[in-house]
Amino acid sequence: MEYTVQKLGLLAGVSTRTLRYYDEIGILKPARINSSGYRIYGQTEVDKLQQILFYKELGIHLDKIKDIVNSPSFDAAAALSEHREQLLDKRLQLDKLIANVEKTIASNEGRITMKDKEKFEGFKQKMVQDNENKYGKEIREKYGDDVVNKSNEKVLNMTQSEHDEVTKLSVDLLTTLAEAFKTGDPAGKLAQKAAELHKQWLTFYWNEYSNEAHAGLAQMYVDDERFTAYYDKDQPGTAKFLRDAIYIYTGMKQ
Amino acid sequence: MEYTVQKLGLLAGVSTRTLRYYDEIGILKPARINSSGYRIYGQTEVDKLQQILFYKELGIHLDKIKDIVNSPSFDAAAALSEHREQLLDKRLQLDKLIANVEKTIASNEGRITMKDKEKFEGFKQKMVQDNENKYGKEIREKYGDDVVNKSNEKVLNMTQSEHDEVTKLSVDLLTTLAEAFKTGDPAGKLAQKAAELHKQWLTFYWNEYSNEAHAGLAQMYVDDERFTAYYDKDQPGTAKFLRDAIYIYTGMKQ
DNA sequence: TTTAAACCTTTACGTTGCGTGAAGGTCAAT
DNA sequence: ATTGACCTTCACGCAACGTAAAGGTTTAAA
Repeated sequence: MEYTVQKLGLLAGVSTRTLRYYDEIGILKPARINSSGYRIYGQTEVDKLQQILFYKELGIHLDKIKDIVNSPSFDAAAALSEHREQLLDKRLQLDKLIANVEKTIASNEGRITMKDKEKFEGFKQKMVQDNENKYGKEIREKYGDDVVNKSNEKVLNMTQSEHDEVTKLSVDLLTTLAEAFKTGDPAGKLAQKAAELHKQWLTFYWNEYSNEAHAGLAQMYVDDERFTAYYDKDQPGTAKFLRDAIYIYTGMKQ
Repeated sequence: MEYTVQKLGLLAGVSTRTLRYYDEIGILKPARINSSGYRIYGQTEVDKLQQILFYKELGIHLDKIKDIVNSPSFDAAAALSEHREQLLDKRLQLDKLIANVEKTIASNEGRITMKDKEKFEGFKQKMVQDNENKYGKEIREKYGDDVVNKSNEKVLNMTQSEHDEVTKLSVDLLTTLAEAFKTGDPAGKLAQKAAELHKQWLTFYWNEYSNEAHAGLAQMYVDDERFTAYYDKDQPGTAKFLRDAIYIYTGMKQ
C-alpha cells in the first residue's frame, strides 16, 4: 500500500505538516517522490512512523529519535520490547498520580491529612525521566552521535572478566561509601575515595567521562527513588552523601 | 509553611524559572513579596500548584489552566474528581498503546498479521483529546472566558422538563438520521433536518453556537471511536454521513 | 472540455513553555 | 569582611510544529 501525506496522516493521526517536518529534519523520508513532486510513502515508512510515535510517546526528543531509528544497528524488535517496558513504567507512574489525586480528595474531605510533599508524588518521577532524556541529548551534543549507541554496545560486549571487575568495583564502592558515611564528611578522604571508585565504575558504562555528566548522575541518585532506595538501604542519607561527595570530587555544584 | 522559589520548586519538582514564568503570566502569583523583593509562597499556592500540575499532566494549555484555576467559580473538589476521571481515561489509552506494542511484537514474529491501521491504535485517541483541548481554547478566544464554565453549569442546572426535551430531541435525531442515511444523500431534505435537530440538541449544551464549532464536533464524531460506535450501531457509516450533512448544513468543509 | 474542489508543493513567520546566560542585589556562615 | 548560595530582572534561544500565502496537480462533475 502506498500513501500520500494526507493518507498517511489520517492513518497515523498526525498532521501533514508533521510529515513534511519529519522529512525536512530527515527523520522520516518518503519512499519516493513522484513525477509531480508528491511525497509517496510505503510499508517501510509506515512501520518507521509507528516506531517514531512510540518514542515520542515516551518523551524522547526528535533528534534523538532520528539517531536511533536511522542507526544502521537499529533493532526494531528490541526497540519494541523496550517500548513495552517503558510504557508499563509509565503506567506505574500514572497509578501513582491517580493514588495522589485520590489521597488529595480524601484529604480535602478531612478523612486523612497530607503533607505538602505528598501532594506532588507522581509528578517528580516524570521530571527524572525528562532529565534522562535531556541527558542523552547533552552527551550526544558534546561527544558526537555515536556515544550513546556505543554505551549500549559496551554493556553488551563486556567480557566475563570485565563483568567480574565491575562487580568487584561496585562492592568496593558500597563498603567504602558506608564507611565514609559514618565520618559525615563528604569532603573527607574516604568520601573522595568513594567518589573516585564511582567514577571508575562509571567508565565501564560510559565511553566518555565528564565532570558535568558525573555530577548530573549524582543528582539523579537523589531524585530517583529507585536509586535512593538502593544506596540508602542500610544507612538512610547515603545517596545524598554520595552526591555531595561527587559534587566536591568533580568541582560541580549543579 | 512558607516557601521561596527554590524550596517550592524542589517540593513540586519544577524549576525556579517555571515558577517565575507562572508568576509572569499570572497563573500562580506568590502570596507576597518580602522586603528584598523575594517571592514567598504559602499553603494556598502549594495547593494551587498541585492543581496546575494535574491540569498540565492532562495536556491542558497554560492559558486555559489560568482561566480555570483563577475563575471565581472554580471548585477545587470538583476539579479533583474530574482529574481522577481523566487520569483513569489516560490509563485506558495507555493500555491500548501497550496492547498495540504487544500486537506489533507478535506481528513481527509472524504470530499474527496486522493491518496498517491497527499499528496506530492508541495514538489516535490522544489526537482527539488534543483536539478537545484546542477546541476549548478556540471557543474561549472567540466568545470570552466564561463560556466553557457556563457549558458545564448548563448541564448541571438543567431542569427535569429540559432534560426530557433533550432526550426527546436525541431520539428524534436518531430516527431522522436513520431514515436520511437510507437516502444516501447528505444534502437531501431529511439529512439537513437531522443536522438541524443536531444543532438544536447541541444548543442545550452550548450557550454559544457557531458553524465552525458545529462542524468541528461533526469531525470528532468520525475521529472518535466512542462516537462512531454510537452512531454506527445499527447502520455503519452513519457517523460519517452525519458529519457530511453537518458540513453542508453549516457550509463548512474543514 | 472546462472548471471547481481537493489535493499537493515550498517558503516563511508565529507560538508555547520554558532553558539558559548575564548582570546584579541579599543573606548566612565562616 | 568575604564567600557562596540564594534571590532579582531582562533578554535571547529553542523544539515541534501551526498557520497562512502563493502556486502547481489531480479528479470529478457540469
